[in-house]
Amino acid sequence: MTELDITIDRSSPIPLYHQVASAFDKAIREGVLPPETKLENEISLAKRYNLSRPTMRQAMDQLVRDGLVVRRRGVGTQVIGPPVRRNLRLSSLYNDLQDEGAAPQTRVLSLETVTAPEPIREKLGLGDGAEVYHLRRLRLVDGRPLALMENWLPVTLAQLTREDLEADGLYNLLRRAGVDFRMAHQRVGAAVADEEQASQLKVEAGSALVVMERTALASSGAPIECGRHVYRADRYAFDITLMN
Amino acid sequence: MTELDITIDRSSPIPLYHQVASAFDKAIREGVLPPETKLENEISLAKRYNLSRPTMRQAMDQLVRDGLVVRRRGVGTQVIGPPVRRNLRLSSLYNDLQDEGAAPQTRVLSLETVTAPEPIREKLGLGDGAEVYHLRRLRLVDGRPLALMENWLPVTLAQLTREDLEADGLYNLLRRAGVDFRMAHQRVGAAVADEEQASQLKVEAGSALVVMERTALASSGAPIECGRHVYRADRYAFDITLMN
DNA sequence: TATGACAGTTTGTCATGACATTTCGAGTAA
DNA sequence: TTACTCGAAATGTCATGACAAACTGTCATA
Repeated sequence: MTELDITIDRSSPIPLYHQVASAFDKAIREGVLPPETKLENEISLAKRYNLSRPTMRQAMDQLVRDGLVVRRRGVGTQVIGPPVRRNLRLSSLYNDLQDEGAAPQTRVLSLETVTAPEPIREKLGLGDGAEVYHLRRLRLVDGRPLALMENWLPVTLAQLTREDLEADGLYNLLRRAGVDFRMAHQRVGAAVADEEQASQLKVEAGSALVVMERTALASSGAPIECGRHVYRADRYAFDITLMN
Repeated sequence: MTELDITIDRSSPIPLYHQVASAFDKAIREGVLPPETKLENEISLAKRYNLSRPTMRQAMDQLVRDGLVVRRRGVGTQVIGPPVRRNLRLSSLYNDLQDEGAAPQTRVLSLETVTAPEPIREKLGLGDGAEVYHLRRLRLVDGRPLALMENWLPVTLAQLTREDLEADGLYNLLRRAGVDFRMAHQRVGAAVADEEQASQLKVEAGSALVVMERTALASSGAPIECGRHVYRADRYAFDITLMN
């Protein structure tokens, strides 16, 4: 039954419930509120921070959705541990690697504009003869190859250059160009490496590869970009946290 | 700007916001509300169904989280079309297959109680010498093998029999036994089939397999069950819908 | 001792009201 | 014609109040 010392800035443009949720989120991840800790009840908490109960509840709701606490009617709210891994995000490999302190490198194998082939046109909902970028990249970490990435996206979205692509991830570039992602459908499967993949990834032909196909969608639901990535199975896997 | 004919039962134990959300969910998935459709504003909707605005908002919030609609301040709420695939759920393969109309079968290869080996003890947070079920199953669909599944769980959780396991999925059995899941960590990767896996799954040795390792957690955050499943890559992949 | 009823605590649901912020289009002025 | 201003419309945020439902522990009773 630990209390938390939170300062709330009512003049801030950040919503109150978000300020509260962030503070608790931080405290839980940092261990200030260890697992099993029972929180005060909503009413007291609201009073403590001079908030209304709905606002306090909104903050708690977010913590529940993020999988940091559990609420049980008639019982109360409890911190659940161990510190959950962050959920799979719509950020792509580049950020994931950066976050882990690794030094990702990118080698652009090819970057060309082509008229979109049928399957791509369908995936991206494009008309006949639409122009798309077709790019193939090799991702290395610590100098060792990790993934082969192939992507397609409309040329109208952004101006892509080899230099930009070698300096930053595709998604970061697009985001900076004003493209706002909201969702992505992914399919994760497996395959064995063919001769070319094997030589690029420095593995033996017949080795296991993780295959990921992704279609990214804008907030309108319109497809923006699609791609197919293959990873060395001995160096990469997808972590997913499911909640119901 | 289509209106929806919803009947709301205020005497039902199902919360009002859930009734509304379900109705819209259904209508969107069935195409009654096609993509791009602009919904009425919250106030009118609330009035139309005799609800308060917060309740209506709560329903809309759920639709947003499920990725069915987008809301933009100052603009309104728009349908973004039925997700191509249902989101990956904490239900496991059995239900997924059932939902798709397939006829899953299970063959129990082995079911034994053993003292938990070290790595399992650690994964499940068990003490020294704890007893666990160790079960290996083969899942078939339409009579053809799809997956090899290996699971461990404390014997204290439920009473497992071969008959039960062949008749239903593990998770359904546990749920019926009163176990409540809340979360699961999954790791999806790839491997190539060894001799034994190949013969069980009726593929050639060296074929690609999708590997999934999962640890299921109770609402308290305590681990309940862990397992390692391998799927034929030519017949299975994981679909994931990401949102940010 | 064991069982069942009851009361207290806590979250879940719902209503009403108010103001803030963002977006977009219409109208106006240069 | 173009650019700017302003207001309408819609969602976002927050407060207050009330009752319902679920869980827990206690106390009385068989």
